Amino acid sequence: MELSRRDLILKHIVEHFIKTALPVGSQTLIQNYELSFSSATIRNEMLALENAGLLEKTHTSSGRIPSSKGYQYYVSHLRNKSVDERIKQQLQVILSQKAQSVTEIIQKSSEILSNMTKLASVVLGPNAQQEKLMSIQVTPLENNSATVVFITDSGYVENKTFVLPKNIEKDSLADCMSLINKRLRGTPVSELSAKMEAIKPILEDYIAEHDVVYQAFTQAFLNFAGERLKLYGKDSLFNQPEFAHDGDKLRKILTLLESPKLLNHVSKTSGNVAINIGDQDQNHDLSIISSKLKMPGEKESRIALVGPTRMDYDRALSALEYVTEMLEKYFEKITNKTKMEGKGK
Amino acid sequence: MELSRRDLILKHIVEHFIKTALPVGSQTLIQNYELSFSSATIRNEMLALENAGLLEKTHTSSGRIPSSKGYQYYVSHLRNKSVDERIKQQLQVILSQKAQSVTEIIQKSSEILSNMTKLASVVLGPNAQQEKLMSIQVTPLENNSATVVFITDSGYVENKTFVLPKNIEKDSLADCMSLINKRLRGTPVSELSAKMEAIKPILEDYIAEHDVVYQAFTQAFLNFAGERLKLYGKDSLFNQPEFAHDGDKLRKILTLLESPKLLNHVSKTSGNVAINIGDQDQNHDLSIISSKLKMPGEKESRIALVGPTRMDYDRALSALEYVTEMLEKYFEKITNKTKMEGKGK
DNA sequence: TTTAGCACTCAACGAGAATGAATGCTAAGG
DNA sequence: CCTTAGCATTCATTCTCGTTGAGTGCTAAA
Repeated sequence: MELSRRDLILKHIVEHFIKTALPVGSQTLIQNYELSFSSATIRNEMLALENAGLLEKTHTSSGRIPSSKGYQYYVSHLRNKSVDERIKQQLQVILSQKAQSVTEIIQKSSEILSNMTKLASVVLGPNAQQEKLMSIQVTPLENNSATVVFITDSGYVENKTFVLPKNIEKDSLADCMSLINKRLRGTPVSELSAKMEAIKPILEDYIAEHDVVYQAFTQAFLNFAGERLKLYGKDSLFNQPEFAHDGDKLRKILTLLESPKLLNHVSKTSGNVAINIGDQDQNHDLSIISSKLKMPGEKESRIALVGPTRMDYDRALSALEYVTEMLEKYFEKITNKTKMEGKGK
Repeated sequence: MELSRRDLILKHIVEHFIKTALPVGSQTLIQNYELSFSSATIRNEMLALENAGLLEKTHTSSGRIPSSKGYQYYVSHLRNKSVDERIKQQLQVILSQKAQSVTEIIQKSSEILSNMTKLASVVLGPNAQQEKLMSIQVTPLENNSATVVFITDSGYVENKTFVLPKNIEKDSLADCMSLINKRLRGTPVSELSAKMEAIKPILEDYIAEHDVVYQAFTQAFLNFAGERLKLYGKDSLFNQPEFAHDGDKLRKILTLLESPKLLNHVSKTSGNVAINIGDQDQNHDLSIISSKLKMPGEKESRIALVGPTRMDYDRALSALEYVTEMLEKYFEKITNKTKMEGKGK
């Protein structure tokens, strides 16, 4: 479909601004792109675009920059949807490797995304609350300590090392753990803390100084409950020119990335690919694009890219869409394969 | 011991410069500190200090700033060695908690250090190479996958989830693993990769599609081999005024923190508390102070603080020294307790 | 040996002036 | 009616240049 002249101009402005981070004027446009009309015409169109709320001026006689609305419009109507070949290649490499878990694949993909887009990338793991405890194993170590390893049904592992209470026999510890294992296996992670009360008597029966073990368990369960948020390529943001000279802004953003607020924003976004430009409350120059990702076993996670409002949306969105699409296809292939085998038996 | 006038002046200059990040002049010194001599005298002394290579000028008519040599001198002869009470308190809280492993304690302490000094803190874990494999456990999960957990004698846990090869019986998997367990238990981590060859036949006997399992193991062992470097409070560096306006410098430093170079620098430093000021090659304004830490079981790790050359050495060094000292005492107490019990039995 | 005094240096600050990229508007041309 | 050339206008940016003031080194007196 041919773009209208107005759309064409908007497209050029957005893309030029994304490249240079400088307000774009009518002259600049004429010089950099082959346009069949004059700068005056552009000025007229720019005025119209400004009135429509798609462009803004930084001051009376400056060039135009896209407004949030302008970005939105660009993203939904104007962008090129071109996927970087390098991303395709790199993802291919990842997917062809054997012996890796689903979460590993997702995380590696997220790293690729971050590297290629020069944006910070966030993986919000599937909510652990729904997962069930699969196994508890205690391994005695040297130095009178022991490690307890908890595994959920989706292969998430928590471990905790603690100093063993004195006067404990290896056998009675094993017996005790086997009892607890029976009691807790299959329990959803969300209910583990509550069930601790129930196993307290077991501990008391077998172990004199039971509070150490009790605490080790409780703390491990607390870790389970935490959201699984992984951040990659935070440092990529440094390469963005808007932050190079404004250390203060950069600092704000980095602290935001660490804060639970980010989690809210990422998880709140709805739809398959959501764009959250120019956040209403504080960070006017921060933008999050996020995509849902269906994982095997009815689980869902979310990959997001975080960067300055002036980010290369085309590049970033195309990459994100491509990666999630490919991952979902890959996961489908795996699960189907498994089902087929099941039938075959 | 009374300080000589010259030393006193140097001390004031270093401390004032650490506070303000501005060159210090003779006037400033007179105004801010109660000194029994005039600015002219200070100027004379400053000239002498400059000739001795302890002070520098940024330009002909500026105040003085400490040179690397000046910092070194300050650190070894002039600093106050005052430990912040809050660090004492917070460390106390950490040490009084039960059910935590040695590495956990070290890492928590490192976080405290980073928070209190506003510097980045690095923990270089004990070299994994010396540790021995304690246990290998495979847990089958839903979705035809399985998790294998490796534990070393000091409680370090690696885990790897992989998709199970088709047509495999749970029992035969268990048998196979029990065999491998026997074969690998007690093997030093450094030799694991080499021993993989030896267990290959076992895998082949029990599992048709053995390469997936083989790769899962190999990759996990690769992770073991990696240095255990933990970084805390990287963001603290943002609060340093010298980086606030120079995003470029900040970026360089942060990438350095991620790079293996850091590891070299930290592990190379010798002595109990080593100070590495104004690195010869590139980063003239980066400084690393690092301290060895004896852990239970003849193991050693290293805690380091990384920051701008103009850091509060007194504060940082005192904190670092205090923390490592307290930790070593604590560890000694633990091991002694264990020995006593051993004798008592 | 210390210090007051003085000439000197030089980064930092600020007020204009010059620059130039951009605008909006008007009027002529297709 | 749409397009464009032309022009006055705006305003951030850059530059110049004089002023300021913190700082120095040196000298001579106490």
